[in-house]
Amino acid sequence: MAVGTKQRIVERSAELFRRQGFAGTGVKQIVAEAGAPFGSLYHFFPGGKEQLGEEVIRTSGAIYGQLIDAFFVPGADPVAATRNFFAGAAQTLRETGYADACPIATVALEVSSTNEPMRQACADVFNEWVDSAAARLVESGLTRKRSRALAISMLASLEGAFVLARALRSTEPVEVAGAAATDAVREAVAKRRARRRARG
Amino acid sequence: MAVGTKQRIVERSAELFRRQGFAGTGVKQIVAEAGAPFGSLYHFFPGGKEQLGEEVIRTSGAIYGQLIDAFFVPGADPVAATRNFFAGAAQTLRETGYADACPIATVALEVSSTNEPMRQACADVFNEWVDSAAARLVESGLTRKRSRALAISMLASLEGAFVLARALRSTEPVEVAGAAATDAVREAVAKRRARRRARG
DNA sequence: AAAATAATAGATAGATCGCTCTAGTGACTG
DNA sequence: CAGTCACTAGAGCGATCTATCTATTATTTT
Repeated sequence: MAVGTKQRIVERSAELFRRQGFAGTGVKQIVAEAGAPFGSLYHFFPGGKEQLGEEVIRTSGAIYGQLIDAFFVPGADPVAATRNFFAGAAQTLRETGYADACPIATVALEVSSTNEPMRQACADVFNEWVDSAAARLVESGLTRKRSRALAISMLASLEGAFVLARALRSTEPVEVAGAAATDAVREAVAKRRARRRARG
Repeated sequence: MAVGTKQRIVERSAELFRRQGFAGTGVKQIVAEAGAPFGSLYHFFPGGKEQLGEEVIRTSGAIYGQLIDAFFVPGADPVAATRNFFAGAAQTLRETGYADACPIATVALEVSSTNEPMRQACADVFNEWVDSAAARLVESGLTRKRSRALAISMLASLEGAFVLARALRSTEPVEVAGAAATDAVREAVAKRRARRRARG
C-alpha cells in the first residue's frame, strides 16, 4: 500500500477534528473519508475514538511543532521569524477557506473540562511549543523568564487570532496580532542589547 | 415561576456549550439540568438545537460585552482597565476549575467551518466586542485605526490565553498575556500623548 | 507448505441523538 | 362559564452514535 491505513485514519481524523471538533466528528465519517475499513479503526485503536483522539493530538502537535521550529531556526532573527510565521498562518487560512488554523485548539476547548487524557495530551503539546519557542529566544540573548513569557504571549496571540479569524472569515486578526507580536519581540531583543551595552 | 423556563434553558445551555461544546451537548442533558420539560424546548425554539445555539451565542455575547463595558468605563484609565480585566478573567478561571473562560470560543471553533448561521452569530459578537473596546480607546485619545488594532490584539491575546489556560490548568497564560496587553495599551497611550505634546 | 499473525470487511448490537407528536394543565379572555 | 392560548409533560420515532462480533483475506514466520 502507498500510505498505511493507520496513517490515513490519523490524517483524516486530524483534518476533521480541527475543522468540526472531536464530538462533531463520527467514526463512520472518518473511515469513509480515509477509505479505510471500519474494522481497521478498532484494530489499530483498541481504545476506540478516545485513543484515536489522543494520538491525533500528539501527532498533529508534533507536526506543527516542526513548523514552528522551521521558522525559529537557531541563529536566525527571531523578529523576522515571528513576522513570517504569522504571515504564513494568515496565508494558510486564506488558502483553506479559514478551516486550517491551529490543529488542536478546537479539540482542546472541547475536552479541557470533560476528558482528562485528551486534555493532558493538549497540555503536553502546548508546553512543547512554548518550551521550543522559548529556547530559541534564550539563544537570542533573552533571560529564561523573559523568553518563556514572550513565547506564551506570542502563542496566546496566535491562538486567539485564529479563533477570531475563523469566525470573522478575515485574516485581519492574524495580521494585527502578528504585528503586535513582532513589535514585542523586537523591543525585548532591543532592551536586552541596551542592557548589555550598559554593562559591557 | 421564579425564573422563566426559557431563560433557564438558555442559561444552562450557555454553561454546557462553553464547557463541552455544541456538538458535545445533548438536548436531553440541557432540559434535564435546566429542570425543564422536554416539550418546552421545542415550544420556545421551534428551530431546534441550532436556533437555541444561535440565541445562546448572542445572549452570552451580550452579557460578556457588558462585562467588558463595566471595566472599560468612559473616562477611566484604559491601562488599569486592561490589567483589571485580565486579572478578573484569571480569578474566574480559578474559581470555576478552569471551566468558564470565553462564553463563545468553544462553539466558535466548532461551527466556523460547519454551520453558517451560528458562525455569523459568533462573528457578530466578536465584532461588537472589538467595536466596543475600540470606542473606549478612541476616547482615550488614540486614532481610530490604532484603537481598532489594539482592541483586536487585546481580544486575541485574551482568547488565546483562555485556550492555553484551560488546557494547561494554569492561569499563567492569562497573567502573562494580561501583562503584555497592559504594556501595549500603556505604550500606545504614552505615544499619543508624546505626539500631542510635540504638536501643541 | 503449514501455522500464526495482521489486516480487511461489514453486519449488527445497544445506546443515544435530535425531534415530533398527542395529551393535558393552568391562566387569562370573551 | 366556555373558549382560547401558552406552556407542560413525556412517550416514542427514525436516524445515528460508538463499539463488538464473526468471518475472510493477506502477510509473515516457522
